[in-house]
This record gives sequence, C-alpha cells and structure tokens, in this order.
Amino acid sequence: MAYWLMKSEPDEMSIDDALAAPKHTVPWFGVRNYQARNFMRDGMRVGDGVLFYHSSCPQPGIAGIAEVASAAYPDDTQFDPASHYYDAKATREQPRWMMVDVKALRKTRLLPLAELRAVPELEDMALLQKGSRLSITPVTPAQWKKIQALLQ
DNA sequence: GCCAACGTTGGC
DNA sequence: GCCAACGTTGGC
Repeated sequence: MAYWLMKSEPDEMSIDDALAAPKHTVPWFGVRNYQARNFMRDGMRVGDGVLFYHSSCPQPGIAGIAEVASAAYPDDTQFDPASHYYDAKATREQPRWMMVDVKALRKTRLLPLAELRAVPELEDMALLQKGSRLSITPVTPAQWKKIQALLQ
C-alpha cells in the first residue's frame, strides 16, 4: 500500500465538501500536469492512503484523511468545451487526462504547512521541496506514520 | 498583489 | 533538440 498527498483548493472542494458527497467519494477531476496524472494512472491502487491538503487558502495544510477509491479513468472535463479544464487535443479515443475517485475518511485538525516544515523527519517530503508545485505527491510510509502521530 | 519556481509551447 | 517566452501554481 502506498501513500499520497493530494492538494485541493477548499473554495473548489474542501474536506467537508468531500465528506458531504455521496459515499464520501469525489472524482478528482481537473489535474492537468503529466507527473500528477502519472501518479494517479500508474502509481495509485484502491485503498492507498491520502492526505487531503488544502491549498491556495488562508491556512494551507493537511485537513483530512482519505483513500483512493478507484483505478484511474478518463477525466470527462477534458472533452467539454464549456469546462475550465477542456483540452482541445484530447479525444475520447485518446484521452490525455485521467483521474481517480477519492473517498474522504475523516476530517482532522488543520495541520499547517508551517508546522510540517518545522518537523525534521518530514524535511524530505515532496510537498516541502523548494519550488514544488505538484498537486499530487507521494508520501513515504515513515512520513505517513509521523503525520498520523502529529494528528493525534 | 507579488513573485519565485516550474511546466509547456512553439519557432528555429 | 534548444531555449525564450509565456502561463500557472501557490505561499506569503
């Protein structure tokens, strides 16, 4: 089992929104970065652990725990000209962008980015690397364990 | 709103 | 294949 951190802007979809969704499950549409797509398509398995991260907001940080709830499948918004996420170069025969379903398990206390940065055991987290902008990053088992402890 | 850092595009 | 220009991300 692998672990991941997935960023969401709470204005778009917060941990509360995800918990309020049917089956607490939401499609993770809108990823338009190849590395992040590849993590979903090639790396994720159903049941993988997910740190639900709030970004681009007054208090960025980890806001909840979730899990991967499906294999990767095409993100329909790429085919919709009216969508913000439309991609003219994508076709149904040759989709370019994939997504997974994510099931929210619980809301946690907000574990702020600044607090994560202050933990020596977490300094190698992909999230914390200089210039890192990826919306989906891997988390090691040791990092996952440390963060669970911080959330106790 | 600023800006550092990064990814993508497209001309050559 | 290089790389300049541009667009985006996301913390502050």
